Amino acid sequence: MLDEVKIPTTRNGKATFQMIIDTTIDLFYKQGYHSTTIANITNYAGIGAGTFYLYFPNKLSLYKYILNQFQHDIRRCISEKVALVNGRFEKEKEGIKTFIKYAIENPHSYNIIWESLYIDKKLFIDYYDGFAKRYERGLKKSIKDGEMHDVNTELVSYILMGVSNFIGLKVLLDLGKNNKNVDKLVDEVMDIIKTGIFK
Amino acid sequence: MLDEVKIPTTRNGKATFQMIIDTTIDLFYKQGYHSTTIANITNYAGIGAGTFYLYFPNKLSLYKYILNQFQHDIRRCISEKVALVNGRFEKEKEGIKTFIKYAIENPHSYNIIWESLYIDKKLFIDYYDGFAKRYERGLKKSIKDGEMHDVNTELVSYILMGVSNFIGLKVLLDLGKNNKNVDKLVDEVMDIIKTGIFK
DNA sequence: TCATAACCTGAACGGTTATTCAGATTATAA
DNA sequence: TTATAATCTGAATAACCGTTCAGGTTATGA
Repeated sequence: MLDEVKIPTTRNGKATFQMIIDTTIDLFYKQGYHSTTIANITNYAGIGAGTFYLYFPNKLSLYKYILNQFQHDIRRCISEKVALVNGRFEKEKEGIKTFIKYAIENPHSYNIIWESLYIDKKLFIDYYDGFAKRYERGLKKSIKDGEMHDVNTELVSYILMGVSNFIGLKVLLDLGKNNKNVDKLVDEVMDIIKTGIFK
Repeated sequence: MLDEVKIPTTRNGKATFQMIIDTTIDLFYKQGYHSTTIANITNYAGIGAGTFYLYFPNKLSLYKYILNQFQHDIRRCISEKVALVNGRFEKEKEGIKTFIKYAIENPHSYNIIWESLYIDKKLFIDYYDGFAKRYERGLKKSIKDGEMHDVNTELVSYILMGVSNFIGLKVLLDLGKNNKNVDKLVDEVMDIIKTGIFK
């Protein structure tokens, strides 16, 4: 599917291509995938209707292209940040913090990734299954290093994904309080995860 | 919006009304909200196209009606189960277990609730904001009873919602392993939450 | 300079969809 | 029985949407 995307070669073509993507990210965020029409995109981008089909065979291939970009970007962003701190706990904290901060700085990404469940379930499954497996690798290291109890790494990875996704959701949609200071918020969340909730 | 729904009075009318709802839940689950057409619904339900508009002014009002039903049902189900066990920790565990089991037994509900984010963001916010506030009430009791550390109840409620939603997602989409025995799975998850992850 | 490839246009087409409506059927209560 | 309200029908309508295509413009490199 992705290979069906025609990458432009000239300066003008590249500008048009990028204009389509930027416009579409904005429209998908505001209206969602299904309510966004090709006419919306081309009008908003100031190009002819036919120009769209020079680069993308249809709306779905454009969605997949954008989703793929966000996936790579978010993973690269997290691994870069995590590499900068020492200790498994600190790395885990930094990972969650980076994920949430990324969501705040790119609110579009969050929406587009979740929406995959309602566009093509396979895309959604691939994303979270892949994310979980990536997580597990790090967690297994933590156990080896003696920084973490010998827990079921698969469950823990889903727990941590659930936590970061819902804290991210809370901040993004500004639900409740404490959404201004993300660093303090994540510190608090990690304390709760570290020591447990119940006595 | 909900008041625009016309509740039938006779036996026949009620049967048709219920048939529309059951058919729609099935179709929304299989095809999603946006891809489900009124023609799909009426054909599948074996009724005339016009009959639909006897009870619902449009597709959105039907969606809202179904969403509302699931919300009440899931909350009632949880509070009933939670009332049967003693101790805050056991209540919390029973709450998460019931939530996940509800998701397995009613996979349609899970889909329909999450999809609200892409139908009308306000519906999604109301749902999770309401759920979080309900959670907080229970958590505050736990702290009063001395069964729980004096934590930020708002954060903990989002953490617990994140955990139960993602463990539910894992089971529903059958991601990874350990998805057969839900009781054991939730016990393990609660152990992790209770004692914390890091040393 | 000029041939050529890349890029762009927007009206037009065919298919789909939500919604309406005039008229038919059915149940009920008096 | 019969008047009346409730229920049901499905063809018709009007709007919309993805996609095509014949023809025009622009940039480039030889």
